[in-house]
Amino acid sequence: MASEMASEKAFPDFSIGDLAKSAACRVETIRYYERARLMPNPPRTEGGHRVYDADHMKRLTFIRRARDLGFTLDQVRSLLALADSADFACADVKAMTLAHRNDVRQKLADLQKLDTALADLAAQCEGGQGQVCAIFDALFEARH
Amino acid sequence: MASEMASEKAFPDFSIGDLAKSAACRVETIRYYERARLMPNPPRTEGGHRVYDADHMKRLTFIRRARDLGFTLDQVRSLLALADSADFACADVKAMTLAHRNDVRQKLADLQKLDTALADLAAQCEGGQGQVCAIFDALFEARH
DNA sequence: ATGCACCCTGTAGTTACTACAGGTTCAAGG
DNA sequence: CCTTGAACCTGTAGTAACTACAGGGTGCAT
Repeated sequence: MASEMASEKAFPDFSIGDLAKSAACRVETIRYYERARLMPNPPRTEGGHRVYDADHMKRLTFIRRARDLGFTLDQVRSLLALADSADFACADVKAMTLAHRNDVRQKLADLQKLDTALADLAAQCEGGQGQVCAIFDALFEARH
Repeated sequence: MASEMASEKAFPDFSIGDLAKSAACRVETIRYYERARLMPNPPRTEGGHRVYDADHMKRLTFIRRARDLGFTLDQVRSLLALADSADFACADVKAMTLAHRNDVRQKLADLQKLDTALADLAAQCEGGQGQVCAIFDALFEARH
């Protein structure tokens, strides 16, 4: 209701539940993004229910995809700020992506070391029923 | 003081700061481990300062090394429970280590995928000064 | 006796959500 | 028109593993 001839968009509106379903996230997550200023305060119904449109849906999709790629919410905020700005440079986006990839590669290297260390530990261990355990010996040892 | 002939151990005592230094962690972390029941409540001085001995130091070393290997505090608790029990089986320790290694390998696989996805994204992007950006296009796209 | 590094407790902040509790609104069926 | 039940609302607290105070007390060396 309340739509005089002024606002006659042909776009359908969505409830928060619709958005959650389409982005495969929880309703609470969307409200969290709103508090965190990643999603805007949407218009409300008379009764106070949030009403979203297609732009909101695109924005949420963006956030979720960026999160899936391992960007932090802070990084997503920066990406969105770029996307919102009238004169962003594509080069900035690429730089952020590559910087993030460096972080990922660092984590990869760390995890590789971890995997090797765990494999070594397990290999030294007899695995019997006794109280002698190479893993414990290694863990109790002073470092280096 | 207060050491009548009863408790004449030749072992030196350590302050919480000494322990922190030797384990390369913060004083607060040790107090946190105490609250989390990973470290015992140590004896205190008259004035209330914690007093540690060599056993405490070994235990803290164990915890930190296990943490460095990526075990959660819950897993460390289990490992310590095994170490404390009179009749633990080395096989149990090995099983926990291998289970943890599986988690690590899963994370490695996930990160590998991430790295590939980020590399793909960056490769598609011209990186120019314009407002056209392949990365944004991909992120705003509906999923799948 | 005094200074200063260290220690004490307790609480709040971090990340990115998730999970309630306790109440209100919406849309459909009768 | 009324009722029912799903979905919505706000606000708060919990998760992991610490970290960072504030506001005070202790211990040791000079």
